[in-house]
Amino acid sequence: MYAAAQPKEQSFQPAEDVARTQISAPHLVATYKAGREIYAEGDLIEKCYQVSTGAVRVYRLLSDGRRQVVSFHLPGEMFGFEAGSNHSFFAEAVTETTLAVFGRRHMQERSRELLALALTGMARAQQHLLVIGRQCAEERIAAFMVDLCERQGGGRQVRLPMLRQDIADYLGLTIETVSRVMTKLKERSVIALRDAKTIDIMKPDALRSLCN
Amino acid sequence: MYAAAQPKEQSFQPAEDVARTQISAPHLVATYKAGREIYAEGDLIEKCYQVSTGAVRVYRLLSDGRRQVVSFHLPGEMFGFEAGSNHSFFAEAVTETTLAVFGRRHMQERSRELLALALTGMARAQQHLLVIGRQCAEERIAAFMVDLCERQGGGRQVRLPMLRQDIADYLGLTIETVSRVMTKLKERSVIALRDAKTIDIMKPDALRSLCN
DNA sequence: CGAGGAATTGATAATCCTCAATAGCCGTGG
DNA sequence: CCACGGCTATTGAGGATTATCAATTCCTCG
Repeated sequence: MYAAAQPKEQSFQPAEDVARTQISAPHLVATYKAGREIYAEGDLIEKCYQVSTGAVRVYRLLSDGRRQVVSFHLPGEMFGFEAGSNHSFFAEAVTETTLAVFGRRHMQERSRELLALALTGMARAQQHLLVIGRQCAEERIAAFMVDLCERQGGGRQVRLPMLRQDIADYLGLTIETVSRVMTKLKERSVIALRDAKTIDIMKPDALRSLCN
Repeated sequence: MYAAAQPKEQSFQPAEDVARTQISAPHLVATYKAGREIYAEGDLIEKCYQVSTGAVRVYRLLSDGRRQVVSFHLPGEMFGFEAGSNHSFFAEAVTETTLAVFGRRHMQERSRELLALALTGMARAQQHLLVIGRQCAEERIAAFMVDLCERQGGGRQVRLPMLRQDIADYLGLTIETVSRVMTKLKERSVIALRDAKTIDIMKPDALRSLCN
């Protein structure tokens, strides 16, 4: 079900909120190269995961290839639990990624903690619905950057581990629109691009006010 | 917190899936007139609810008044549980609605069942993300009708208890677009409108294939 | 240094929104 | 019972945002 599993030492991020809480000892730690599948739509749900290093995208496909990225998961965050017995989504490593893997039994024993995680996941998805359903391209991208910034500790510098196509598929846009909006934000000096995957937030208040 | 609460007899729909499971004896039954608030953003989370008759919309607002309806709840379905201690959403009765109300203590005692409900809620929200993020107006409305149809038992006739504005805010569209798409589906005889709130699905397969 | 993928930029097109007017429905009250 | 008022829904015209297609440019990595 996963490639290159290598039991080894792990180090978790400090717990900051419920979504980052370690729920029980992991069975093992697995490493995935960029782009590798962690699970696929239809796979039996047997495990849940906590990102140790790297980043993960969870997404769904339409028959004609259109893709909706439902969530990204950064170090310390958990994913992999879903309703039913089979996955409805795909999960892939965005970059080289290390995961702590928890077995199904642990999940059943910890339904209480999982409830909080599931509720947090629902809240995230619903917040995301508002962004995609009712905000324009600029607002979506501002919201995305603010969200990533907060999940990375709130500093000025934000790392975008994912490709533009991932961002576009997460926000319901095209890569061209993502690129154009970022250029406009750069021209207004709201942000600066150190390189394509590293942005500096020059005007945090301006960025936040763009989110509405 | 709610208006016009009147303890009285209740009758639940037959349980069809986990989202329709009765989780414990209700504390009371409350009735709301169309448009009445059930809870507001910021309210303490103290209860959860099961629709007995009528329909409920759960939504969120942007500061400028834009609204995203996150979910509708039909008879038999539960809602009201969220992450954290305060509501992030508003809930209102769409039409005259009767609810079974469960107290916080029941929820804590039944975290197992609530986990399933939370996971189902997350799955619904994520499916909804795909619809809004990556499907065109016609696909969104087809998906909406198919979803409603299935939740109403799968017959040919579908009841739309909500206003066009509710549908638009649920699908990330405007009322005009909703109206135009429905007219087009009517012209193609995929559906027929008995009246504005009652549709007959004339070509179920065609409708389903429009969802992709 | 070269090759290939990723990102940006440009020109044009399509979808959906906005604004505006008309039509339909429902309940109230004469 | 019918007429009126108000809200809801539909339809139309024009415009804006975002998508599509195409061409560079930039980066990364071998």
